[in-house]
Formats: sequence, C-alpha cells, structure tokens
Amino acid sequence: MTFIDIFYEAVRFVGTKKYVLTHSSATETMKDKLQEIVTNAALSAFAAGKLNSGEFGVVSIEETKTADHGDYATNFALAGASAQKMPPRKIAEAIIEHVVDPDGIIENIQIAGPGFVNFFISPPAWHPVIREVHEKEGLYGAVNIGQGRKVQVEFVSANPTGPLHVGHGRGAVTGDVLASILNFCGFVTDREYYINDAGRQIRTLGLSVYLRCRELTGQSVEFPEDAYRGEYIYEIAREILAESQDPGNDTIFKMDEDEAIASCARLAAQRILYGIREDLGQMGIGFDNWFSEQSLYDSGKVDDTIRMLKEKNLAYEADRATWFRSSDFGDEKDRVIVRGNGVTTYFASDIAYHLDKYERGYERVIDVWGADHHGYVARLGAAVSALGFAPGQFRVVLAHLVNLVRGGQPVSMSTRAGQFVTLREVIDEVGKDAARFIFLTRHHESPLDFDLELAKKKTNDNPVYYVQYVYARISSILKKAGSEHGISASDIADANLSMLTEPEEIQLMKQIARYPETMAGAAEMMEPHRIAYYLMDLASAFHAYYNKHRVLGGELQLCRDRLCLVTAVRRVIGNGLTLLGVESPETM
RNA sequence: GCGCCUGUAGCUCAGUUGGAUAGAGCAACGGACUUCUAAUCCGUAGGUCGGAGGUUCGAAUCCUCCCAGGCGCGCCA
Repeated sequence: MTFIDIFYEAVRFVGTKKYVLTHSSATETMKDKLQEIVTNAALSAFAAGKLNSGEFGVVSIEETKTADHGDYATNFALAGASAQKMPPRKIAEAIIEHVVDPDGIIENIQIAGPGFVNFFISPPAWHPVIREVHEKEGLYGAVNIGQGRKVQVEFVSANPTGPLHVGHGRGAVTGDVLASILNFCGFVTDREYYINDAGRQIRTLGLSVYLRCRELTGQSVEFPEDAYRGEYIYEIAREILAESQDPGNDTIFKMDEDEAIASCARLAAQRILYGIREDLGQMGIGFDNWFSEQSLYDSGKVDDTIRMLKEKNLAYEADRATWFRSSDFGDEKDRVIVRGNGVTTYFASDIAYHLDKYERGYERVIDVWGADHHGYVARLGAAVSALGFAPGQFRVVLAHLVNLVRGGQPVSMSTRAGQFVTLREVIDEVGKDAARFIFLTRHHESPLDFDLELAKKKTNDNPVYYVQYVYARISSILKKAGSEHGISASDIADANLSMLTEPEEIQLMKQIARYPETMAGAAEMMEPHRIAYYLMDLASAFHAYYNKHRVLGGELQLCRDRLCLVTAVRRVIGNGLTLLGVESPETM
C-alpha cells in the first residue's frame, strides 16, 4: 500500500458546484441581433444591385467607446471596400437603405468617420435582457460553448515535499475558476491534481526527515545541500518520533536505512499532502481526482508508452539513451525519455500521464503551470501532437509568479533556507475572498504584487469589497421593499420596465447584456480575470446609479421597475462571484 | 547565446482578438451623507502606449530589428 492509497482512504471529496446545461443554443445577444440585421441588409442590397459583390465575410459588430458613436458599430463598409470596389460610405448607405428591423431595437442609424455604421439602441430593446436574467436565474450568461464535451483542468500539482506558497495559490485560483467558467459554459469539467510521488524528490524528502529524526535524538548528521530545510521537516520528524512504539524513540533506527528513509518519505508526503488539501480547502478548492504518478509506473503505463513510441518510430536509441523525436513536432531538440542508466525521466511519465488523460475520454486537456515551467510547454505539446491529438486539444495556461509585499515593501523570502510565507498564512491573514479576488485582478500571464495590507483594507482600494458591497446594498433594499413598502417578489417579477429611462438605468441594462459575451470570451480565451473585471465594471455602474437615484419610495410602478432592474444586477453579481468562488454577503 | 513573458498616466493595471478622441483604480486637488449601508458617488488634473522601421483605409494590438526587466534553456525533478 502506497501513501496515496492511504491518502484516498481518508479523503472526502470537497464538492464544487457543477452545472449541467440543457439548452443547446447560445443566448442571442444584442450583437447577434445586429449582426443578423446587417447581414440581411447586405444580402438585400446585393440582390437589389446596390452592392457589387455577394462576398462579404463575417460581419463584425463592436461596442463603441463613446456615446456619440451610438451603442454598437460595424466596420462592414470599411472592411468590404476593396471587395466591393466601392467607397466605404457608399457601401454604408446601401446597407442602411436595406435594414429591416422588425422588433424595433434600433432607434437610430448613422454613418460616421470613414464609413462606420453606428447603431443607437432603443431603450425598451434592453428589457428582454432583464427578463432573461430573472427567468434563467443562476444560469443567465451560461453560453453553451462546450455542448457537453469533456474537459479536464489539471492545476496546482505541487510536489508533496513542502507546504504551498502564494504562487501556488495563484495557479490554484486560476485553475479552479477556469474550470468553473468552462463548466458554466457547457463543458463537463473535472479538476485534477497530479501528485509527483515517484522519483527522487520524494526520496530526498524522506532523507531530510530521517536526518532530522537523527538530529533530534542527538545523533550527529551531515545535512546535504539539496535536502529540504523547512521548519515543517522538523515538525514531521518530531511527529514520527512521538508515534514511535519504542520507548527509546528509535523504532525507525532499527530499520535498514533505506527502509527507514522510505518510511519517512511515505509518512512525510502523506502528511504534507493532507496539509495541501486542507489549505486548498480553505481557499474553497476541491478536486474530482488526485492522480498518482507512481500509479503510472505500477500499472506499466510508462513502459507501455515508451514501447509504443518506439514501435511508431517516434522514439529512438542513441548514446545508450532513448530519445523522443520532439524536434519533429515543433520542439527545439529531441528529449531523453530513458536515461543511459535505464531510469526513465519525468518527461516519460508525463507523456504516459497525458495519454492516459485522453484515454479517459477528455476531449480537451488544460494544464495550469507556474511560469517557471514554461520551457516545458513545447516539449509536452510536441508529445501530445505526436500522439495524434490536435493542437486545440491541449493547452497550457501559465500562471506567473507572485511577489508578496506588505505595505509596498517586499516580504523577504528565502526558499533555500526554507523560510517563506505559506499560502495558509496568507489566507488566514487576509481571508479567502480577498485572496481569490486579488489573484484574479491581473491577467494570469502578468506578474502580480500581492500586498497583504491592501488585501485587508476594507476600502475601495480593495476590489473584492467594492463588488460585494453591491450585493449587500441591493439585498438591503430588497428587505426594505418587502418589510416597509409591502412589495412582493411577484410584484417585482411583473414589473413592465417601461419607466426605466434614466441614462444610468440604460447603462446598467446594457452592462448586464454584456455578461454572456464576456463569459464566452473568458471561456474561449481561458482568461478568468475577465469575469473579475466585468464585475468591477458592473459594480461601478450600480454604485453610480445608487448614488443618483432612489429605488424605494417613489411612484409604485417606477419603484417596481427599479426593483426589477436592481434584482437582476444582484443576480448577475451573485452569479459572477459564485463562479470566482467568492461569497455574496447579504450584509456587510 | 537561444526561447518565452512583460513594458500603457507619478504608482498598480485594463484595453472586447486590427477600429473612431487610449480607459479604470490608487495617490493629488475640489465637492456630495436629515434620504434604500459614505466599504459609495461626482468633478479637475495627469500620456511620444519602451524605441525605430514596416504591413493598410486604420496599429497599444500584426511583422522585423533594437532597449530594459523577469523566467526558462540538463541523460534534473
């Protein structure tokens, strides 16, 4: 029985909310509607002889930056000028002439600048968005990109040789939220942790603990350079000594030394893995599967993979070693998979591991790594290609390193001396919500300064509270609506929204309408930070509205319309925070 | 030496996959609580998008070459 088996016996899966989408089509966004209108207008214009060519690519609709340019714009006329052999403004005129808008969503159309066509949206056209939020409840924004395809996100996968640090935390949150977003967008998503429990690091861990045991019992030791020196090694050693059956604390010293080291390794790795799992649990992160590297060796899959590569002539022997032909698949050079001494490399088991992932039915495989491993991407990508999988089926997301700072000053950390601030210490100090949100306030490939003082601040320096405050404020309004104004949930649901005419209200509706496409972008680009930024924008739009207009107390119909709007905002905020793994507090 | 990432306001960062006059927050300055939570809002100021070429109707975004910083380049894991 290996330590991973023991680990499994005790592990209770920490459940993460999972979505199963039943709708097969995406929500039709305002952009989609306009795209359809413009495409049809172009077809009609061509049929009427107003355009020279029927070849128009995909019509793109963009949001405008300034209100002067309307709500949306298309560059159709500019992009098609050469194909049509017409000046852009002529094309734009032809399009506008043939626009058919049966639902009346367009209030005004203008040609501007070199040939942009600007669309001004009629305010009531946003109403269906608010209704949709209420109807779909927690599933608003769930664009079904995945269509039930299986995807696996592997993340953290830190070696069980020491506690997690802040950099691991960033990768953990990136992977966890990415998995949530993909799941929300219709993928069947599993989270997996790969445990490097084979190889030399584990033995080094065992040796480190063993030597500390000897040291603690007064024996003289020479501590090798590559051994682990953290305080946690002492703790584990003390524990092992305390659990000794022998009154003289020397049970392990009665073993053969190799056996004793192996025993220490097993116990230490098990204990550290428990700690890792607990730390991740504190972050609100759980895994569907913990996968043991050793199990790939035990089942013979590593050997099978190497044999298969040789049979397919994807690997060859030279200089007594076995080489994988990575250079045939985009890597700089071929890489060793079996060393001259017969020992397989980490790369060999990684190939076997990724093959195993696909054999388990995952159509897409995503690995979240620390940026310090980026030199490994081409190699593994080459392996996946050689195994016959398409480039789109494998993706490495690199989470860049985190600099821990306190009040602007770097927190000194020396890995070599084993002195570093652990992830657990950070979470205990700043809280799960702040930690998670701050990790998501940068693009994952951008370096991040994590400021402990700022993370604790309850001001608008700290975006997590800024967003949560929206939820709390609206919750408070809703309570008062019921208790002091006697307005029920069904009153709110029945609101006809026609009195929502303030610019801030239209801005809010427009912002809510943007949620599905933001979600789709985050899923397609695998950029979880987009959701965090979206929520900050929506929060900003709400706070501005809140400070300028009162929801309660006015004319009843207006009050109901505003409650309906504000409830939709609350739902989208809550929905987004849930995806980010952050709480939505009713009061703050 | 080679490869990847980063370079945008004083600071920290976005920038909808090539769009129009480059945006937020912090810091600075000036305002807004008798009112649904001021953990909020409004206003002012702040820029050669590291630099130089190129591609085209149009570049922070794409290509080439430099500059600066970070990381990685083993029959290590």
